[in-house]
Amino acid sequence: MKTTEQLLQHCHNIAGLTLGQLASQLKVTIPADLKRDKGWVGQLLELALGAEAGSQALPDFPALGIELKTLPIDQQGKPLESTYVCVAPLTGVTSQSWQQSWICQKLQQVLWVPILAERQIPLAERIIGTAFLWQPSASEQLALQQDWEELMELITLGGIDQIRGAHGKVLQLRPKAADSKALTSAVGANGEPIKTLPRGFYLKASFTAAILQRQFNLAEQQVKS
DNA sequence: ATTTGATCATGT
DNA sequence: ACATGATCAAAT
Repeated sequence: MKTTEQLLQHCHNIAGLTLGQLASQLKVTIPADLKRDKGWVGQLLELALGAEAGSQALPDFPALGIELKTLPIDQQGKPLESTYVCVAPLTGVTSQSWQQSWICQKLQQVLWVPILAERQIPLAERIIGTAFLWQPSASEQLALQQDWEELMELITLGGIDQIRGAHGKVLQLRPKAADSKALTSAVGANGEPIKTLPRGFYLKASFTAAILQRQFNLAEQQVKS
């Protein structure tokens, strides 16, 4: 994939297809459900659109600085889930600024691919929506930064075990691990090294709902003009 | 163990 | 009904 234009054109070409149709074109086998293949939809779209980064800590399209995210929605266009962004660093990040953080860099340009994915719809029949490119507005950027600074302060001051999913307004910190027994290094209440459950940053569904709404309004205006 | 891709499933 | 906490797979 060479340019953003080509990437968006490619998205346009697959919009409206079912996941079954796309998988069949790519000769990918379709799991019965996502219980044991939670990342299958994301990986299918990476393959379809030519994302290169694999499981490296890089944007999906490094040359374009674009991150690809599928977003499960219902028929009203509302997100069905929060959106995972990246792992939260729990050590060695005192005095890192929001602008320097991996999460900020990842969110500078996101290619959202909505998928009509209500649980009652069989996986193969779920429909790919119209993808769009998003860059955070000034107010979105500020909201993210404020939540991030608050969460990072708690992490660096040893308050990680007080943080729960409900903490942030738009950004939340939740477990991101194989199971509840996984351990990674962090900072304890007295500054001592401790082991705790690995966490990740997630965008709350209300935040991605607002992004979708804005895009919907924009698309509507373009149709009318 | 860690990062990527996320959704599952239970508690509230 | 919804969000939080728990979990699954592959690549490295």
